[in-house]
Amino acid sequence: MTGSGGRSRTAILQNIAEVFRQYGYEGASLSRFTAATGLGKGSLYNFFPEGKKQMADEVLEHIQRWFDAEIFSPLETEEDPKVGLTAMFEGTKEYFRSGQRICLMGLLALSVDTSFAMQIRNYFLRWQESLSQALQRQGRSKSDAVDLSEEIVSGIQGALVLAHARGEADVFKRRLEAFKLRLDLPADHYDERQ
Amino acid sequence: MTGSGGRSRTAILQNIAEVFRQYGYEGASLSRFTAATGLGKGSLYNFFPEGKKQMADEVLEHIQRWFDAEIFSPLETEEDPKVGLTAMFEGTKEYFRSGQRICLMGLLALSVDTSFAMQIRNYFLRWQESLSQALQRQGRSKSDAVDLSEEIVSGIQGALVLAHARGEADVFKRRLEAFKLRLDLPADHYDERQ
DNA sequence: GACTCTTTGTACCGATCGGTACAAAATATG
DNA sequence: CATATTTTGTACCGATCGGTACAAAGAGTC
Repeated sequence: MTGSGGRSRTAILQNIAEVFRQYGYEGASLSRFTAATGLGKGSLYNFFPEGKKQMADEVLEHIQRWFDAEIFSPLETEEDPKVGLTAMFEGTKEYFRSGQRICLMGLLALSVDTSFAMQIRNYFLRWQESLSQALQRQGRSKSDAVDLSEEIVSGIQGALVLAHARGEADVFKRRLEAFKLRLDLPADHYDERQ
Repeated sequence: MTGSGGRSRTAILQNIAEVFRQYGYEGASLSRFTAATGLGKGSLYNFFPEGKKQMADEVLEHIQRWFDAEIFSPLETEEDPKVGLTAMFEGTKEYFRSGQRICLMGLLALSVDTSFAMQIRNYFLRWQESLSQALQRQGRSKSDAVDLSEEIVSGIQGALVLAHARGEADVFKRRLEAFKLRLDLPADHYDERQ
């Protein structure tokens, strides 16, 4: 048996991640986890014997893995930088549910709790570095690429904050499209009827 | 007597605000407030009879008032838009302690708790609106001004997230300077020896 | 079915939570 | 100084917290 009660550990981690996103680390309680996962307390502690911290660690690792595979690696390896860049914007839009899902790494970054600081820092540095590489392969100077990658990554984070603050997910989509326009990437096949 | 135990309500609110910034709403506990304010529980409940929610409401109102006076109004009323825009960047840098202090409105915006949603939304809309007005008075078209104001406000929020994620406050300063450069505003008298 | 392994439920623990009530202490006023 | 007002401290409440221990229930294997 997989050790996750007939369901994938991934599915469980995704439910747990959502509780962390909604309530932050301190507000994410065991009772909220049980409600979100359908697992009782006994089960949760069986799968995560080190408790809440282990859950968060595994969630963050899972997020990092996803971004490595879907965002950072294409930025680093695609011969045509446009392919990697386009994949980044599409993947980012998908991952953040067009602005409806917040970035857990970003949320935790704002906390005074430094338990996850290294993981968070590495995630963002990795994002910027891989993006900067793609921009350089496009022909930009290193300093321009570094500056622009910082602007884009911070712009994405800020767009998520603003989208949630205003209660309008479209803010996020607009900011993504603006960046794509600047990078001369193909616009979304935007469905105006949504 | 002022009703705040020989100290200004403003000073108390500022200490309380810092607890909210560090720990979020759920993690901000009464014991953390007493430690931060030097007031005991009896005092806290005397000054804030409606409890924690009242504290947060008053803190947010206080923040809004500061931004109204120092950021939004100059953007709206200065005849030379450059004066209001420059004041915005300077004031923003000061308020967020050059990137070391996070934006509480932005943090609360990310929570699923909607208790403060209206206040938060109004704050950001007000910021964008006043900024857009200044940009229009500068000669930009309305649509350009609206788009750019959204970009700047979200960029500021994102720069705070990224500065904290990376543990480097300079990220924030760099993003501010980049926006100022785009708006052709005078650069900071940047002290390189810091 | 017997046995083993995995999952789940639950009682319990000490700690903390936000809030209430109210008395003691401190301060202000005439 | 007497009195009124304000501030502070603290006992108490029911609730929740993360975690521990362990037995019961369920699933897998032969």
